[in-house]
Amino acid sequence: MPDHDSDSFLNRQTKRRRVDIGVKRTVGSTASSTVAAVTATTDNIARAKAAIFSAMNSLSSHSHHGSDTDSMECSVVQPHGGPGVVSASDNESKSNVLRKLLKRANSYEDAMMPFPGTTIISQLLKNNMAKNGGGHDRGERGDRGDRGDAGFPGSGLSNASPDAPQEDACSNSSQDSTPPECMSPFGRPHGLATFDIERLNDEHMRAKRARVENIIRGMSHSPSVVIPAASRHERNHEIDGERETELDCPPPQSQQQPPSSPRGGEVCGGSSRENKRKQRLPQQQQQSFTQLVCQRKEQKQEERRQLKLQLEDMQKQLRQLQEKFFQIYDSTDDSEHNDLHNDLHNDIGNMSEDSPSRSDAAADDRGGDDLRSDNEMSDLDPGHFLDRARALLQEQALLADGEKPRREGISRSKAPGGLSSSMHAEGKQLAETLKQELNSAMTQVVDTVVKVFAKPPRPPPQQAFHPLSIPPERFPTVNGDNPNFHTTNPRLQCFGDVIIPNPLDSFANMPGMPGATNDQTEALPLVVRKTPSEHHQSSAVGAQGGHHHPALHPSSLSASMGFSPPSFRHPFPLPLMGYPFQSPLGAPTGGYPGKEHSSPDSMDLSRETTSLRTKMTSGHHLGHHHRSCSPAHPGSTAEGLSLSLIKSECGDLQDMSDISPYPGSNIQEGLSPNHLKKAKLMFFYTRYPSSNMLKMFFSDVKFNRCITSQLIKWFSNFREFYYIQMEKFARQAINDGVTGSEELSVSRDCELFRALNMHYNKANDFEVPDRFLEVAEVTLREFFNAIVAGKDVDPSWKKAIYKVICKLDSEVPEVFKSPNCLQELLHEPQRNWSLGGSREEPGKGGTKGRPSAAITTPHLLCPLASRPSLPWSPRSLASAPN
DNA sequence: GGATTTCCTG
DNA sequence: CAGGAAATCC
Repeated sequence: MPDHDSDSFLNRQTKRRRVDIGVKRTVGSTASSTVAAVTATTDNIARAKAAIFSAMNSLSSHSHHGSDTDSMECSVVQPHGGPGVVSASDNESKSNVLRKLLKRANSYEDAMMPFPGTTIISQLLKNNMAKNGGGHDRGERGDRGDRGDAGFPGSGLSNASPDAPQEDACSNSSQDSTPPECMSPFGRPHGLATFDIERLNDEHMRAKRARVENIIRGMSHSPSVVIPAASRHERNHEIDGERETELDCPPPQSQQQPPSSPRGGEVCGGSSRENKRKQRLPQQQQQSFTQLVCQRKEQKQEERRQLKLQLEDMQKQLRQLQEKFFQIYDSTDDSEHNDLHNDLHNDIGNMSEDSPSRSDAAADDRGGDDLRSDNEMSDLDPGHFLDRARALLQEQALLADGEKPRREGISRSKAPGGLSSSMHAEGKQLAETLKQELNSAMTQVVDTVVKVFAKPPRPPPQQAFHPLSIPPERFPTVNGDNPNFHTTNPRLQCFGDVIIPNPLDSFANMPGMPGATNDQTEALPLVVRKTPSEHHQSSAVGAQGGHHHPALHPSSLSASMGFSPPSFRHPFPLPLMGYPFQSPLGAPTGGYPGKEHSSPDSMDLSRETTSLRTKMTSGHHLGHHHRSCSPAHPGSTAEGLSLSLIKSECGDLQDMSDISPYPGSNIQEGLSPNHLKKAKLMFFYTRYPSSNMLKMFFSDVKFNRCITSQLIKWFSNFREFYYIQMEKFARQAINDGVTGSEELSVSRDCELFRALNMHYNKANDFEVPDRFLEVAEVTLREFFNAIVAGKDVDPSWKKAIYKVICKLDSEVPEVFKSPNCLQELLHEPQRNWSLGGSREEPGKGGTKGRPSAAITTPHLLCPLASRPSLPWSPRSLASAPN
């Protein structure tokens, strides 16, 4: 492989890796490294713990994840380094954790890096080369001119004699048989040094560089110098800096080796030859070099030890932090089963132990408690995490505004234990409040869930989702702040990277809900997010009762309309919660359940993934992509259902597994037909949505560059069609003898509207807002005027019109932010029908064609009517642009 | 240079 | 509706 190719290849790799990290981070950066770790190692709890601790370290140290990840990668224990590499850390029991972590990271690195044997030397050589690049020795080594075009930094290098060209730094250092020896002095420390590059930075690196340069100078007397290494690394140094794993022991016969085959088998061949070459090494130099190596080795080990200690310290701190969390939330757990007073007592005691000066002994003493808590946590389902999240928020709320109560709590709680610290009293107070809240909340939740479960199985989903019926009052205005839409709830709170619905909101909503059926939707924040995994698990276990699921799990209702509930994000960073992932790698608990489901209801999600797959793989189909999965099934307003058949056809979703690192997440990786439909409906409101807006309104989609551009492209296509129609009808009007734009109007029964409606609202199950008609009218007149004025000769004559039209965007109703807005939008009319359409407006019945057209959708009209201030008025528009 | 948009093509 | 190219904007 030519270096050029490898270079680009590596760059691509690193780039991709960075992108991956970035993606992960978007989902949940706090747990991203942990996610990656746990995902990669399913069965080894110890390793997972190590990963967790590492993640926690990164959390506490505020180091960004990129560096953290790098640290893992760079801390790699080189696999070829042999057992000696890790021997240094055998003594300490805690180092096991570290070693496992390193090993795990190593496994990653192995997969990524074609060059397994990197040492710091290579890195430093690269660095030096970059600095001192020049071609001293070129003339001497004409035989390897292909690789020796840059001089080695050390002056002694020029002394290199051609008779021993194979010798290099590595072979010098290695005493027989030992790439390990070659690496162990440097490889590990280098890894740790790189780990700290972001923190320990230049000083450290400079020192190391100096040392290595010393080493190299020491070796420079040798007739067999490092030219191979130099040339080799010279070439390598073009490669991305991340290539620390670059082989630092270049093949001794390198001048015979085609430069294109530096990897792989060469390592073996090189090592065998090294042994021969080593014998030619002068003893003195070997010894002196060995001494040097030993010194450096010790230094490095010392550094490593210190770093390890630091690491352990940090781990310790984090564990303490973890325990604090446990202590706080143990009480809430216990509150469901134990006497309140006992809990309080325990809490107080725990809190007392939480004093900042708490010793490790205290932690050890409470080890039992922690263990229990851990076990409890292990058994908890996501719902508990939500509860805990709420508890935390509650706590925050109390801390924020509850000065007075807190004082009271202090005064009260102070007495019993003589615990003077206000924190203890605070904690007690918090515990009390939390318990109460949790008790009531849990009661309500349980009631709600029981209600839902107790319902008879609903008719097959072909029908509208009646249970989801929402009274029109829920759509007071377009901009109405409807807390019921959990996805749009402005009070969604972020805790770190974790989105937690405000517990107060959720709790407040629950009791007041009009009916159980409505409760379903609104209890979703509690119920829904927990169900997806259960849902899939249960359905995977038994195919029986597939049709029950929609009734049993409200989430599946929404899912059936292209709604995939926003990813359940664990209320706490998982490491803190000690929460074991639920089959992180295993059962696709939310990502692509399609195959595991035999029930017809499962198609909702599978359809999503199907379409997703369609989209993702569309690039590989030359011609008609996604046609097989085309969502366009005219006449099926419950369009999703017709797609159930597609599932089997589009079958294999496994190829998605490499794209989605978060199988448990319910954020979709791609856009579904329903998303397209939704986008089309949104087009009635906005022709030029910003990408931010799209992100807001497609909150159930995991946005990446591809998704974003696809959505943008959709709207671009919409506009294209829109403008084409406008131009067409404008010209038609001119041909028809229309003289003034005033004569043009767009009504619901005009042909233009019909064409547009057919395009964006094919099923005609959406009540096109009047405003769109106005915008269309303006657009049509713009086109008309422009054409009449002969502007259309100008190649960019439409741009002026675009400018006008882009200002006519109106706000998209909040309803569209709901991932399952399609049900709400499209099925609302039927409910209104049954409700009598009390809010129906005059002039509204204009929707043509379909029988349901007579059914109006008050909540969709209402926003238009009640919107207080429109960005523009038809009047001003009619005059302004022209 | 990347993002966005339009235009063109299939 | 997607892909690609070109233009445009920032």
